[in-house]
Amino acid sequence: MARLAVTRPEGAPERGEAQEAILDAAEIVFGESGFHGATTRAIAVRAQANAALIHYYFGSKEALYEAVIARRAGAINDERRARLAELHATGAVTLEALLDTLLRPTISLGRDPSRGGAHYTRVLGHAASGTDERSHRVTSAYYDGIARVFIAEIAAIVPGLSREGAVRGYLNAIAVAISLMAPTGRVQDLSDGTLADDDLEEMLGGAVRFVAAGIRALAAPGSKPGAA
Amino acid sequence: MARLAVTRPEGAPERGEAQEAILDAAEIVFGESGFHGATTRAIAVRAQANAALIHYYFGSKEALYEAVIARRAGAINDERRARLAELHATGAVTLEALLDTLLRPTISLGRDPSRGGAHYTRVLGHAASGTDERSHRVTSAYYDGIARVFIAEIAAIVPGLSREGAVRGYLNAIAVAISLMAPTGRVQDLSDGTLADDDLEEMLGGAVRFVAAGIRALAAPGSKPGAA
DNA sequence: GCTGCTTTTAATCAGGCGATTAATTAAGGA
DNA sequence: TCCTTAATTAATCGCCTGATTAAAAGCAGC
Repeated sequence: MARLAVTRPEGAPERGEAQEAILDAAEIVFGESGFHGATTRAIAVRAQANAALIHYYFGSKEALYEAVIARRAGAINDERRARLAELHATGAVTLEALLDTLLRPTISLGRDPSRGGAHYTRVLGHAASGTDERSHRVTSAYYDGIARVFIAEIAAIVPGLSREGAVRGYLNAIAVAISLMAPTGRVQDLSDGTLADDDLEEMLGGAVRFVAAGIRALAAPGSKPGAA
Repeated sequence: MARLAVTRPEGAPERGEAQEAILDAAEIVFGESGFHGATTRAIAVRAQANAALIHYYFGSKEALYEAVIARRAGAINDERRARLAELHATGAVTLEALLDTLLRPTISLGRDPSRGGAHYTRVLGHAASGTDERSHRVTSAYYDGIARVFIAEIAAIVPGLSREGAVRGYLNAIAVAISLMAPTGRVQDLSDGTLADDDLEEMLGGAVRFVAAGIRALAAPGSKPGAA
């Protein structure tokens, strides 16, 4: 009964500490184990909360999952839009600047331990690689809008790039960013002991340079006809 | 008792039809739902086999999962090595040819409905984005070896590319290929009705061109020092 | 210090899970 | 034909899951 009033009141929700603790814990557990692998009990234990609180505040495991994504996605996409507006205001719109604007909020969040670190990025990784209805619903609900914006921007700034190419380039950018930010230990395994340093600007710069060159290559002649 | 003799005999295993049917079904269900989301019952139903057969032949759900990956990974990596040897024999080793060699077996498998289509690629997508012990074990057991080979080849063929850059480039190549081959419906959502055609050579060529340009950009000056 | 509300708790539920079992059928060698 | 072994089945086990509930514990306003 009181649940509806708690999850989403009209004025100022003022989410309590317990709810935030549950969201933080859920982010970690969902990131580690995926939706099905995560259990509400494990989330409750990590949040040091009673298991029933999850259903009291969020209604269901699925609703909690969406709440985890909604919390971060809103902040990330707001930051993207703000940076994009700033970019247009200064007039210095380049492909590299666009990609930096697209990737910086996510990667920077992933490097910030005080805001959950890479846990959310791992959740996103699961959602992005999932083909189930839930993953599809979540990605389209929270990321399709911003995707269309950036796809249009990319198509406009790169000469000769088709909309198809812009879509592909955008998806590749996201794939690269997620593989960069949701470390699976693969880099360490393959680097023969030489650990890659994890400086934010270096990671971001590398990803931007890689994707920018890739997108420009998609616009180069030989893109459409079969030039094996 | 007899199980050990069935799963991996010494001479010629000669896997029966039932086992193949289970593997095919498991590939589909694991691909659709991930490891935790899949149930042995759903796999058995799809394979039109009794649920107990899974444990009789494979011992556990987890062992079945590994068997699914082992079956395809072996074939894919054998093909990669053969193509690589052929490439060196003809002497025409370019970055594009290397990437084609790396990606073609996977993408071509993913486009072949008679060999499971994109289902295995979706399984790989889950494993690649997973941070759990099982995903890590599977990827390192079946893909680290071939990864080292191609990383060394890439580092050797691209002037000025560090080993770090080669590792990053390789991982980006895999990320792009998986996002390309494990379609989540995202492309259709973002393409405004203009469906991207799915010609194999065009998909493969686009991915190769994208990744090759990206890798070369990683080797360009400004890669190591902070050139924001 | 009541009273009415929200928050939190412990206990419990029905259902689905992976796994196991014992019994049945099929196949092959002596 | 008989007997051993492999393949297959239906039935069931104990466990863990998400979810529910009724009661207890705070905590305002009066």
